[in-house]
Amino acid sequence: MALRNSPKNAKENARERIINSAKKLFAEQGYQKTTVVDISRQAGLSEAALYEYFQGKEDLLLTIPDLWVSELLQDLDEQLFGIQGAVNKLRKYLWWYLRRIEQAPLDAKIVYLFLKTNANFMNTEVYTNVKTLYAYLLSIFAEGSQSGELKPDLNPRLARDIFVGTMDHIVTRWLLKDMSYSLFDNLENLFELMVDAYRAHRHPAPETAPQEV
Amino acid sequence: MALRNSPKNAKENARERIINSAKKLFAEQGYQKTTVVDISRQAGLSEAALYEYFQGKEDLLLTIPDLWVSELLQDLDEQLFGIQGAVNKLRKYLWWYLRRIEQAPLDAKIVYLFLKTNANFMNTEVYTNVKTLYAYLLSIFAEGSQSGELKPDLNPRLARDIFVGTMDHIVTRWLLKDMSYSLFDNLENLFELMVDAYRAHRHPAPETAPQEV
DNA sequence: TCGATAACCTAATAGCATTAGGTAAAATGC
DNA sequence: GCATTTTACCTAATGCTATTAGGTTATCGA
Repeated sequence: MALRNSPKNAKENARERIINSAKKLFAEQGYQKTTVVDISRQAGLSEAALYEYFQGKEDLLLTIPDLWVSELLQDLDEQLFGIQGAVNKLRKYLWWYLRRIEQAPLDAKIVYLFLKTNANFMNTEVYTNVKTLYAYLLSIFAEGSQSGELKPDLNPRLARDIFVGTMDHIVTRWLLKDMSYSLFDNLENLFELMVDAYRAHRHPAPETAPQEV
Repeated sequence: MALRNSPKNAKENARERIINSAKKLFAEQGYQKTTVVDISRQAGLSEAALYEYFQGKEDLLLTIPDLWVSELLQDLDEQLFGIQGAVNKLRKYLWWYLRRIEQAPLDAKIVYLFLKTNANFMNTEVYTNVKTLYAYLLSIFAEGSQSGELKPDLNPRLARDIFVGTMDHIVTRWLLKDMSYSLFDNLENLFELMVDAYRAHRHPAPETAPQEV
């Protein structure tokens, strides 16, 4: 029989148990189809107890990926530290991001499939953090532009749209297909293709290109 | 007072009214927050009547964009007919798609924000049609590859991932930001950037590129 | 004109999120 | 060491919402 938690640790213990249960169930059955009873049962509590820790089901959904995305943000600086050149940084960014997705598929599923479509997502801490995560790319593009490695007139926002769009697209597909293959299949080719949009041409076409039919 | 519909037209009338009401409410308040009563009220019916036309709320969600996406699919051939060259076709594709999105933002919102995250989406007619819509790009890329306009070794699937990912990304952002700006801002620049990933270089680099530090 | 059927309704039913109100163990103050 | 407060948790409502049962009235085909 379950012993009552001592007040000192209980709050953290129970809170974590609830989050983990919810994370698992949301990812498995979807947000709508998991009930609060399911979550609290799995966490070994009554429904009412859950409401001591969270304001409700939606609050849970909005809170779950908080920690994960914060960690991502912290890790990013670390990972890119000491890498030379815009293209190398972009490559590292892509591999790093996909590996983190692969390592935390439950969090990823919740963010990509349930959170982003929630009306309140834009008012979330997670949203701010994701934006910061993506904003990092802007400085990489600007740097590469300046150094001559990338096109001198590259618009960082448009470059980011392509990068993030492509990244999100392959992640979403992977999640919808139940993670049944490796995220890294063909990734090097995809990356090289995409980077060709950013790279300065080694032999640039003349300013006044011939007007063909 | 509302007159009872004559059986001949009623079925189609009521069905349409329900679809339109649901479309509007889903897009305005989200799927979860609109109730069946809301929908039937707006359509001028009782809840029970709604169940004569649809199996339930989820069925309604899955059915709404059916017509729209079918129309898209039919229109696509027409629109690309007679356009010469892969890049020109891609440009037309992008502009056409975004214009259709702009013209039917309610349908777009439902597909992008609510349908794609639904567990049953993959078993839907809409899913099949969307796949076909995107598959069209594969043949454009293959054609361009063959004709020499695009890279000879271009992988059509990867090219499509970049194209669709970027497209979906700007559409999703536009929808999340409540359609508060034009989808076509800066689109030409974005397109030109993206196409540089696909285009055959006019002055290709030598096979054995120098290994720099 | 008379069933039959279509279109629609009111009034349950049942599932689920959320809350009220309580209990008993642990912590705190003295 | 005892009284009091606080913490963690519970059972049992409450109220909203999707879905269904069963009925009613208008239209249609013969």
